[in-house]
Amino acid sequence: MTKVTIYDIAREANVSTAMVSRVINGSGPVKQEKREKILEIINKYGYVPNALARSLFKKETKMLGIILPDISNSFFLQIYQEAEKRALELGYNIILCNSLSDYSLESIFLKSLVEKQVDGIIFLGGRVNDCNLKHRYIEEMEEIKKKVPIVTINNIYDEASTINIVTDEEKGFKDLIKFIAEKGYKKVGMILGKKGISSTETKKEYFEKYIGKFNLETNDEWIVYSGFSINAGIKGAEKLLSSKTLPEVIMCINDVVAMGVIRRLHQVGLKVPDDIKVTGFDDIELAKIFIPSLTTVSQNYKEIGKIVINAFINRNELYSNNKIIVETKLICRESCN
Amino acid sequence: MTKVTIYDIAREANVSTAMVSRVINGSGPVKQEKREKILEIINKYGYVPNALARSLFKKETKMLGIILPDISNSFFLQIYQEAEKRALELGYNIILCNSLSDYSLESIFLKSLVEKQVDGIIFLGGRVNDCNLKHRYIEEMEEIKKKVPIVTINNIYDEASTINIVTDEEKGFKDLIKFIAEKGYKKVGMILGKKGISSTETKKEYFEKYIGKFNLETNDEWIVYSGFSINAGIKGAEKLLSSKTLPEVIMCINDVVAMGVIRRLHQVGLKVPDDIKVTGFDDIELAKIFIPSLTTVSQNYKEIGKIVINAFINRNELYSNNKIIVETKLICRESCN
DNA sequence: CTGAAAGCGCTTACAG
DNA sequence: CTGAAAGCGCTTACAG
Repeated sequence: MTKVTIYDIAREANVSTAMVSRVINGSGPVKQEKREKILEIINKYGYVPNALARSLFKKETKMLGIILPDISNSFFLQIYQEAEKRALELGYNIILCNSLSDYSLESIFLKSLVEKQVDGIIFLGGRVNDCNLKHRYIEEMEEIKKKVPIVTINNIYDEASTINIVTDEEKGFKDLIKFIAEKGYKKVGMILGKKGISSTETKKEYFEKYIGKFNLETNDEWIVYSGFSINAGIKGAEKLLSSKTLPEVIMCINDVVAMGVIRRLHQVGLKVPDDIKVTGFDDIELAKIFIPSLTTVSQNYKEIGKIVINAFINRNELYSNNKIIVETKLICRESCN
Repeated sequence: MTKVTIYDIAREANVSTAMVSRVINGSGPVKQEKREKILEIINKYGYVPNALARSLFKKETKMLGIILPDISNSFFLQIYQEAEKRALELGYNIILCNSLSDYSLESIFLKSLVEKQVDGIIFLGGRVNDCNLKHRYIEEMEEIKKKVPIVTINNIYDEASTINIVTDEEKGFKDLIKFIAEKGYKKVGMILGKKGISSTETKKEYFEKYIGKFNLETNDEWIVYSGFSINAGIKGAEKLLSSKTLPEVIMCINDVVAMGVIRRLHQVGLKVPDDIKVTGFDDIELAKIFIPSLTTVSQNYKEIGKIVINAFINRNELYSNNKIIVETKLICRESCN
C-alpha cells in the first residue's frame, strides 16, 4: 500500500510541488500546458491528496463530530440525518459517537474529537440534560469549547456550549393539551421519562401548568415516571393500569414511549383510540405508520439539522446570543381522536 | 483558539519535545522527576496532542469510514451499532456516510475517506448489491482497495473488496419455508424488493427453490416486486391484494416491508395472523415490538459487527480467503402462527 | 536517561 | 507564471 505523494507527481512532471498543489486546489495561476501535464500524471497514478497534511497546515479538517446518546432513538436519528445532509453540502464528514448517555464515555469521545481536530462538536443528550449534574462535567465542556466550538440542543447549561439550539417544547405541549381539552376530554395522565432528566422535568412542569389552565383533571396516580424507550412505555403503562381509575387520555414523554404504552394497553384489551387515547411527542418517522398513527408534536428536524451545521459556519455573524429557538408543531392523527 | 503544542510544553519543562512525546505515549524511559514535571505542565494547559500530526507520521488515523445506504434502515443500523461498539473497544472512531444508494455519492464518500486516510472502509449496500452494475464502479473500488482495505457485507462482486462478509440467507430462508410447511400452510406469496438488487434476486431464487422442495404452492400473481421500505410494503400488499385469490402466507423481503404489508392488510380488514400470515427477514429491533410481533430470520448482528471491525485488525491472519460466512437463525413469533 | 535532527505530505507567502 | 523554503505538530531512530 505505498502511496504516491505530491513529490512523485512534481518530479515526474518536472515542476515544483507548489505547482502541483496549485492545480489540485485551483489556486494561483498555472500555464495551461503544465496544468494538463500535471493532471495527466495525477490521473495516471490515481493520486489522492493526503488530507492529514493539508489539515495540519490549514488548521481545518472538514470533519465534525457528533456525540449523542443513541442513534437508534428516532429523535436523534432524524436530527443526525438532516445534519449529515447539510454537512455534505458544505463538504464536511461526520464522526458519529453513540454515548449511551454514559458521561465517562462522553468524555472519552470529547477528548478523541479534540485530538482529531474536528472543526466542531455537536453534543446532544446525556449530561447536558441532567438536572443534577456534577459541575466538573460542565467545566470539561467549558475547557473544550475554548478549542473547538460546541453546538448543543436543549442543553440546560448554557455555559457548556458555544451555541445552544432550543426547541419550543412549551408551545407544542400547550397546543397538545389545548387540543385535548377542545376534544372534550377531561381526565388526563402522563407517562414521563426518567426523573431528573430535563425533558422529563420541563414536560412535567408544562403538564401541570396547562392541565390547570385548561381546567382538566389529573392526579398523582396518573403521573408516572418511567424512561424513554418502548420498554419504558410498556412499564409505564403497567404502572398506570394499576391505579384505581383510568384517565381518558395518556400523554407520553415521546413517541416511542407512546408506542410502548399502546402495545401494553392492547395486551390488556384496551383499544386506542376507541377505549382510551394516547399522545406522543417528537413526531418521529414511525409515528404516522404505527397502528394507530400517533397524535404528537413535531420537532422541526429539517430546521434543527440545518442550524446545527450552519452554526459552525456563520458563528458570530448570524447569532447575536448563543441561543437559537426552533418552532414545534401539533400533529393530529388517530391515537387521540 | 490558540492551541498549545508539544513545543510549548517542552520549553516550559526545560526538556526536548522527544521527552514530552515519550511521556504522552508512555514509550521509552523518562526519569520520574521529569515525567511529573511534564505531566504537571500538560495538565496546567489542558494540552491535547494533535492527532493529525501523529497520524501523518504513523500512517494510522484510528478512524474507520462506513458507507451505507441509510442508517435509518434497521438492518444497517444494527450492524452499525455493533461495529461502533467494537471499534470503540479498539480505540477507533467512525465516520458515517449515508449514501442513499446513490452511486455518485458513494464515489464522493469513497474519495473523501481515502483523502482523510481512514484505516479502513466498510461498504454496505448500494452498488455492491446491484446485479446490473456498470463495471467502472467496481474498478473504482479495486483501485481504492490498493490504498485502504475495504470490508463489505453480502457484496456480489468479490473483487471489489478486501474482505466480504456473507450472511447465510439461504439457510435462513430454507428454515423459514420449512417452518411454514410444517405449520400446514400450502399457499405462499412473496413481496420482493426492487428488481435487479441482489437481495431481491437471491431471495426470489431461494423462494422458488424451497417452495418446490417443500411442495408448497405459489403463482405469478403472488410474487410481487416492490422495494425495501414500509411504503414499499404497503404498495406491495396493495398489488398482491388485487390478485384473484390470496395466499395463506405472505413472505416479505425484510421486516420493514412486512410491517408495511401488515399495515395495509389491517386497513382492508385482514387481521394478521388470524386471517392471513406474514413473515419478515432480518429480525430488526422492532420485530418483537410490532403488533403482531414478526416471525422472521435473524441476522447475527453482534457477530457481523464484530467481524466487520476485526477484519481490519487481523487481516491476513484470521482469514484465509476473503470470504467470511455468518450464520442466520429462524425466529418464530405471532405474525405466522 | 536525554536531545538534535530528520521526516510525515501538504500549502503558502515570498522572491524572481 | 514558477520554485525554494519554511512551517504545520508530531514521532522515532540515532548518538551520546
